[in-house]
Amino acid sequence: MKRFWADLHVHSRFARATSRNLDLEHLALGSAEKGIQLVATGDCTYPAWRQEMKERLYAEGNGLFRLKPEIERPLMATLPSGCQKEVRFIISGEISTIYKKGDKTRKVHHLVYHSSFDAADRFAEKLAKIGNIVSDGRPILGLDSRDLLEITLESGKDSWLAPAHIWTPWFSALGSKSGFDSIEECYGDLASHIFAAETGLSSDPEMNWRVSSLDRYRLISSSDAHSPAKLGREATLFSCEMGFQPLRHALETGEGYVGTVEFFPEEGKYHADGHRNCHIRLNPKETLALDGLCPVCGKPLTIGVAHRVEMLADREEAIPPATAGEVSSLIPLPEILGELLGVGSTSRKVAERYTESLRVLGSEMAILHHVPLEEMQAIHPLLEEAIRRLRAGKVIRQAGYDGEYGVIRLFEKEEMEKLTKGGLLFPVTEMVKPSRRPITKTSLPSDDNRAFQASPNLPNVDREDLARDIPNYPMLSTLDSDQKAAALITDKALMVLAGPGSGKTKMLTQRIAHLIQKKAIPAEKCLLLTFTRRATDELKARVKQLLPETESPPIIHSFHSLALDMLKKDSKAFGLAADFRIVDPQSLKKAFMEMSNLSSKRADEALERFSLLKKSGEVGDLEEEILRQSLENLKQDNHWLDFDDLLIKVVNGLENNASLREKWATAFSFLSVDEFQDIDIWQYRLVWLLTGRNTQLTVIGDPDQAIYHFRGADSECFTRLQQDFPEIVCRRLNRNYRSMADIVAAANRIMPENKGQALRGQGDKILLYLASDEADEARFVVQKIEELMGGHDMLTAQNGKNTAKSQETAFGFRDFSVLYRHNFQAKAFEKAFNQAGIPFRKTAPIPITCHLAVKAFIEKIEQSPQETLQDRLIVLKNITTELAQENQGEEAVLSPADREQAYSWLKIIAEKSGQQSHTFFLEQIALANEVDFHDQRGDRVSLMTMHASKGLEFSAVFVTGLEEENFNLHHQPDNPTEIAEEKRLFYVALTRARDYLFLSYAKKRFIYGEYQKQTTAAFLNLLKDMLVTETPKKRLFNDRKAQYSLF
DNA sequence: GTCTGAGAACTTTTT
DNA sequence: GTTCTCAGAC
Repeated sequence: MKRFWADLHVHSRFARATSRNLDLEHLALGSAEKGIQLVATGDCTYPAWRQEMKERLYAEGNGLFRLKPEIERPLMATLPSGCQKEVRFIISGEISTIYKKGDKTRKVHHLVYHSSFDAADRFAEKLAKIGNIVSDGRPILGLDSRDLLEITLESGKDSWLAPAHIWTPWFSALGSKSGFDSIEECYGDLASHIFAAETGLSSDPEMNWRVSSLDRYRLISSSDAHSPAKLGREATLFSCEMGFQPLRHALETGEGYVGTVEFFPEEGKYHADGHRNCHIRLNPKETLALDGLCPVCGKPLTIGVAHRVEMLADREEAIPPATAGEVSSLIPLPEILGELLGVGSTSRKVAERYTESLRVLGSEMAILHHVPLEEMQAIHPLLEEAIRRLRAGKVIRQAGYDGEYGVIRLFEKEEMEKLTKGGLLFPVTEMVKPSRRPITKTSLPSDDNRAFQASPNLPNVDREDLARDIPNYPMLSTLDSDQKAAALITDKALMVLAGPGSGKTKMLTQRIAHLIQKKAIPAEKCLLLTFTRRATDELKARVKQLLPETESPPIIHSFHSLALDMLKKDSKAFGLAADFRIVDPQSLKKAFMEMSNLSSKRADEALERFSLLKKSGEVGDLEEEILRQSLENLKQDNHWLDFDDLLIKVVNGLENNASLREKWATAFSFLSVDEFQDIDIWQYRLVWLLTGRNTQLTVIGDPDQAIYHFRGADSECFTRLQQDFPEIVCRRLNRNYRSMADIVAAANRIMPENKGQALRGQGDKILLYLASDEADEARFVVQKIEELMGGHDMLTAQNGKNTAKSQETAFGFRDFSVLYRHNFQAKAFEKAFNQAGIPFRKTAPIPITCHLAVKAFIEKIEQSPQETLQDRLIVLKNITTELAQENQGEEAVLSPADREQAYSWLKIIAEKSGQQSHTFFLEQIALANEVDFHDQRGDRVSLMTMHASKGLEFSAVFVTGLEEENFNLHHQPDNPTEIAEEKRLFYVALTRARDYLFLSYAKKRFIYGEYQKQTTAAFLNLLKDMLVTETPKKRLFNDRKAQYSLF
């Protein structure tokens, strides 16, 4: 079988910091020049690159691809005859995963391979749900390595994955900085699907052979080329048939695998340990003897790759395992020529001689490996000797360290001088290899001194409480005294005023679990009411954790879903048509606009106004009322209900029908309402109606966090409740388990009435950033996130004790949240995050019905109602085909991507709807938001409005846009209700933070097409003395360049 | 009625 | 910068 070289790791021009001419043609050309016959496509998740591949490549039928003949033929003709060998492509890509696992932030790069465009498409489609795959050819995803492997395996039957450059400290499976101690640990239960690992430029197989856990992996070497010139600088040699399967088989079994060509690892920038500035270069043993400290400056040394090998090594000598292949080391021909000519390897002289070499001698691999030595004379008198020494491994190595490139030479300086003067060659002095002697293994620095933990410890005082408290309630065992006292009140109406981070959800869930378990209250008699679907989901999840599997869970609803459920169950009694359904706001608006001839904006205004009128019971002017009535008629004719109707119909129905009311007032014996401060009058009435003689009512909330007054929330609800339930017991939870003391202190400044009690450590000072504009503000956020995730701080030594304080906590993307007052402020952050490759999730609820394609589907679904899942799926498939036919050629309204997107959403909804009715299915579509479909495995930074952040918490929170203009919307400086609500909103925002709180405002902001001067929000003055302020730094690089170094 | 251009107003927060 | 409105011209 003929041997061939493969370069299995390259990039396209769509990856960051790559050459602009990295297209398929240049990849083929470059490979041919180097003598590479199989080259990776790279970047296979990038849509435009995949498109290019589909246009220019054809499948050979063996899982590999080749340039179409009409492209390849003229291309190859431009090459010297010795290089004219066909080049195959293998579909591949590199994925960077960044996530938190254990107590470390992990950053691992992976290589994936697919044998068809289908598999690559599926793979990309799945990753698109996890994060952003269009901002970079090598996407950064907040995804566990194991999950990435799973997605790879699901994408195609023979798709495979290998960890990339496994020893690089910052981004690899075994990296000292952010990796694991073994490949198995990295990929968890799926690790058995890994059969190959890439060694990377700064390690060679010999280093790997010291680590027995790597014995089972076949090693591959590749160039990781960012430009055509770098292709094939490392490569893997095969002797199998040319094909995807044979290649995979070779790596799995060794059959057809020959070995690798490597750089001399010493050439890498971080091979040895040391300090560049102090001119100290050490081998790992020397470093250990010095306790990792620099003998010159006393600071921790920068640890190199060789050191990490020592740490994980469990063999004293490098013993080739059974999987080992042949290994040869090389120096790129341009470097050799540079040395011989006494010029730089990128000089024109070298380039000329290089071209000449290819013409006369053949491809670079051939020259370096097997072109007969005597032919070298034609190029340079010393090339023969140079290549002889290279092939014999007799080279001079100076290891790189602390960012300084290593130097590999073939001739000593003096020797070179003599030789060029025509002197005789003399034997090369034996090069001293870097120490391979055994070194005492040291353990990794422990992370035990972390300043805090994710789950708060109870203060001592409460531990005592627990000891003497009624011991018999295991369900309540982790509650503090106040929480427990509240939880145990079950015979009277209860009102709990709970400050931020006081553990109210914990109290609530444990209480319910306790009731169900200990008091034997039937779960279906317990009702928990929330405002949002998200809160509902969270409560469900947390209750589920508390209750044993066998126990049925309590009923958990949002107000609206409860109302819908009630209307469904008793539609007749509520006076509704049996086939009523919720109309999604888009459809309603559309119908309303058609009916009324109003503009989009006016229609929005009218609908909003009607909603307020309806909720408050007020009456508008005559004209309004006429329009409103026709809207009501429109809904009636279509059997539509909007969100407001749900509650109003239920309340009116119960109030007007005694037996119906009796039924529902006895339906639940325990009724708990969360976030009570945001309740509106209809919700209040519903609660009242559901509370019968034997219903125990519990409400939980925080008046300081009331932020929905504008929407009709009734700020007097707590007072009113006390009037309606004179018996009610009121409890306060003021301990703040969530936030560091400085954050609690800031919150107390804003709301001095109800001071929270800080229980955690002091924490960092709150930082206030004075951004010059919104782009600068976004840049600040990006930079802070990177800093906290330990992105690129090359000077932080792995075992140093002086690591940045950010190293105390490991961060995943989900630990960060960026909050703003208005949705439009998200734009600057989205842009900056995309540029930096930080995955984010914007939780602005965009209904999927906003999409034309979804609307097109809905129209057709309505025409063909189905009642079973199977039929529904068939209909969806048919519609897809129909829409594809309707959208051909120039006239197409919907792109294939739009259609596929809509189809995949609707399919998921159909599957979730199961055998439910047609109207239920349509309702689910109407209510679905884009965010509902994000793959939960994806770890992302959250972007959301301050309102949306209610009830959430994050390790690090950025409260942005703190300008008066953002908070004083009607420019009425003396509207006390509004000012108070905005202040509460700010309070909600800053109390979301657990560990780090960053505030920022912009001096000017681009609004309405021009920069507008902004003024600092008034309430920031309250915090003045407790903030550390930071101002924009002068930036040395332009944006784009600066971005390249990150992650 | 329909077209055009100038000028005004504008982007809250959501089940 | 965009969208909408209104007045005035056709």
